[in-house]
Amino acid sequence: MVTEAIDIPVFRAVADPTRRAILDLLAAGERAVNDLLKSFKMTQPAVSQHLRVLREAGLVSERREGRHRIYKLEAEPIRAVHDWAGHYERFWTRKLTALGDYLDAAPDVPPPSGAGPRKKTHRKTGRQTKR
Amino acid sequence: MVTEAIDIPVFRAVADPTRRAILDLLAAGERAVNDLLKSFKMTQPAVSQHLRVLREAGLVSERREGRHRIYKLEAEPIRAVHDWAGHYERFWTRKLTALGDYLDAAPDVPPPSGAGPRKKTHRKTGRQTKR
DNA sequence: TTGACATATAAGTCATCGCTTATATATACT
DNA sequence: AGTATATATAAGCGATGACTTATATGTCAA
Repeated sequence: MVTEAIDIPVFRAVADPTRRAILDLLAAGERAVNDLLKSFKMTQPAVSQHLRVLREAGLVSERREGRHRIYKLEAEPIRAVHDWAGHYERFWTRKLTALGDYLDAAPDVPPPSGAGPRKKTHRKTGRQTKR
Repeated sequence: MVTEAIDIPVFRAVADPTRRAILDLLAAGERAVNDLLKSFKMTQPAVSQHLRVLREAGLVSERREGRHRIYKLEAEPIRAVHDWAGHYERFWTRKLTALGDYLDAAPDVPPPSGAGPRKKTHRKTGRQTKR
């Protein structure tokens, strides 16, 4: 049953292109909302709502300075995304090496049951589904 | 105006925990739909719909074998996610070094205009933008 | 052919998203 | 005090998402 598939807010937060753009802007330095707003053609509340999603995902922090709200990048949660994606690195590096074909032919994990591709020796129709 | 904030399907595809779970399962080897289905408590159409989203994002490929549809991980698009997240790596590694405080005190980019904490030299953290 | 199996697609439902306008809140500037 | 500025929050709305049940499509097996 897998692991009940838990939701990780940072994945949802960075799914939106506007929010990724905001993070990119903040990577260049802290900014007030009004300043961020100039980079988009949506309204101020829309930007504030995106900032809220980012804040709730722990991706930005907020500090008050006069009547301004200065937002700052908090990149640490992005690490989870980086780590997750990194687990797949071998799959795309494999493609680039001559070793690839060899590795592709070596099944790393036997499929737990049922309908997986059994043993290689890719016969086209050779299945013997015991069931 | 940023870059008009382009949507990259893989970010949306990967935002859903069920789809990440499917990718994780496929990382262990190709699997037919029925087999994947066993790992979840949703209906078969639901899984097929997730597979469609993954396929449209280029994250899986499909091959027919008898009446089974064997799905295979195509990890390459995940590279874009990994690369994107990698751009923020310096922000979390920075936190781990004693160098961090020094670097944090040096603002790399002056806020482009307007609404920054301008005027008012009342800054309690006397930083000069000189680098 | 008939029926069971494996999967996709269609259609519907309800929640969430991304946005808008309208308003509230807080600070600053006379 | 009153007004302007900077931002958040509320409420509403159409679009999309993640599911469901019902059905269609294709293959195997008798």
